[in-house]
Amino acid sequence: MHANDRKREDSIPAREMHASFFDLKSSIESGQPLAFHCDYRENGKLSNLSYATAKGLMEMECSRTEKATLIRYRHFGEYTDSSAREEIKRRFGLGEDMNKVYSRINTDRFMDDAIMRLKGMRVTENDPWETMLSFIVSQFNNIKRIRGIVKSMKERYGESADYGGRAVKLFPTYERISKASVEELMKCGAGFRAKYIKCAAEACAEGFSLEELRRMEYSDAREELMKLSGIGGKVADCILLFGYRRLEAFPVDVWIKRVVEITYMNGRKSKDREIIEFASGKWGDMAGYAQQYIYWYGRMNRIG
DNA sequence: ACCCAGGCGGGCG
DNA sequence: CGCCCGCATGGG
Repeated sequence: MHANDRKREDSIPAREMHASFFDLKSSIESGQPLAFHCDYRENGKLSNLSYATAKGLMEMECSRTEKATLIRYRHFGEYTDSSAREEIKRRFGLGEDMNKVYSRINTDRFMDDAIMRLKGMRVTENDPWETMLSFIVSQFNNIKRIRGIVKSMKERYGESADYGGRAVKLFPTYERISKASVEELMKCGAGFRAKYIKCAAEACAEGFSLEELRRMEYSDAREELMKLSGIGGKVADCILLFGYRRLEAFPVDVWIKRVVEITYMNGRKSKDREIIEFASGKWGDMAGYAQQYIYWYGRMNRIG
């Protein structure tokens, strides 16, 4: 593909759709898996995202209008206008009625502030394997380095593809990762997590069914995930929330723990189990949404 | 230098 | 069971 083709494709008019309560910036930056893999840019009121899947490449640009967010998108590869549109809707949970979500999780002053401040932040839905790898990498780690490690694995193990003149690297498959050695995986910066990554990839390659989990009860799926070495309760909940959109999952990390203890437990140290039960009782099947707002609002304001 | 990061497995009492 | 420790690595 050369300059001419590139020019021609860029002249394809972008499709448009509107969404209310949708903020791409916070949805991308709030530590969800999309942020770990995609190319995201921001300038002023515009934010751009491009991401590749096995089916093709998506480019979107968001801008705020008075009452909603305008999403302009182009697609390459196998996507059609309607499948691209559905892909965006699904990945960003745009089918969710945020008035309903907010009325369910706006239980107190703290949540009211968090919602006010982060209005439009969505829980995203990501590929289960991408989510699994990303959150195995996340343990005892920070977001910046998680992105670096995932990116490095993508460069090293991801297949190359060409969608309409755009050369992209796809997210590495579990088959590919399962064949890598632990030493090699360490070279991506994975550190002590390399053995867990290999173990999970091998399990998936040998029949651990990520699709099966979709049909299981939340608690059964969680238990199943935790059978894999390197996946504990927190990572399992992240996989279920961000990979399967199980909105009842409430991942408890160090930030959530601190913020919840300060805000709701009167500063008392609590066990993860207690925090999960508290959240589940308070926000029920929307606990995952509450979690994302508590997490990112807590971090934005350095609470804890 | 020291501390922390979207935790987890293993070992010990 | 619950508790405590080490763990790769890089940035503040």
